[in-house]
Amino acid sequence: MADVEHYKAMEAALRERGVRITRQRQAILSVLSEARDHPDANELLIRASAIDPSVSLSTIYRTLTVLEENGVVQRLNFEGVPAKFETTDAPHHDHIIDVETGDVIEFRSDKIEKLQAEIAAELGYEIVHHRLDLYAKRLGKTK
Amino acid sequence: MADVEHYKAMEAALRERGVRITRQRQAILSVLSEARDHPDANELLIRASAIDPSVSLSTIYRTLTVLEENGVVQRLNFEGVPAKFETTDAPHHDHIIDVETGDVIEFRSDKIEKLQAEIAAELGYEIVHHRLDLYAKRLGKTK
DNA sequence: ATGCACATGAGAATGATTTGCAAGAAGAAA
DNA sequence: TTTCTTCTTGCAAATCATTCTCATGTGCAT
Repeated sequence: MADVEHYKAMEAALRERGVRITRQRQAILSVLSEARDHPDANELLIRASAIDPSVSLSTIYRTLTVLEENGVVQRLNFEGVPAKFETTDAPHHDHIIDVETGDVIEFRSDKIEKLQAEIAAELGYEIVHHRLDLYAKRLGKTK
Repeated sequence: MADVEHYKAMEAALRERGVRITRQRQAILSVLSEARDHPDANELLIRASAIDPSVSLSTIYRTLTVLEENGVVQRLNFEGVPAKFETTDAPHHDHIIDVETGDVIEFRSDKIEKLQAEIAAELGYEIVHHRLDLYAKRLGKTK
């Protein structure tokens, strides 16, 4: 598994910033490094429990907050569903949410990024972060 | 007040669609038609209560849902705060949220709209709706 | 190995939003 | 208008995701 590198990178980055690496944090980091989807807190609890049964939901949430504060994961607040999480190893991207299946597809557009910055600047603002979510359905599907 | 026209338009649109216009819905519609900001459910309760003290928070929420389903209002889910609402009389626009004050500024960019549609199409999707929120701070303000 | 600051588990608390239910009104029809 | 059916409302209790409290456990610098 090549996710090991990813795991190591995250752990190192955290240690660098003085974050303690506990048993449960290891489990959570491991799960995150292997995730190919965008799990929510509950799903992370299930997966992390398989590695370390002692992990509690409280810790999942607390750890997620710590990881987010340290730039290791990103919290995705889509409409009407519990927050999903993804690691920040991949470069910045936005999301398309399939309104029929709930699937999340990632995409990136420098043009849009640039336009956003321009618009904000025109209005006298500097973007701290943004969220661009496209709720869509597959083409050629009546239902 | 020119908001009366706006109020009438909303009520007519709702009647058209078979939505009953109750006393409390009148109060809520009236408040919405006059709002120049983006009030949340609680704020709407306060304002609507001034017109009709019998309005309850449950009704605010239920009505808001009905209005949204009928295309009269839009629900804005910004991060970490209760949902805000705005009427849909103005043309589509996105939002800049001042991270320091919580202020909401509206803007519109056809270029971005077009790019979004193109990107979605390339990936085989058709946009149902989208959300573009720019969390930003005023330029030239260290804090 | 030690100690202290920080992390954890369990469950209670929170806050926004929704819901069940009995009572009250829209509004189409008579 | 009066009636009747159906939709609404207020109230309080219920949900749901997320956070917090607190007593106990544990990284990790020394």
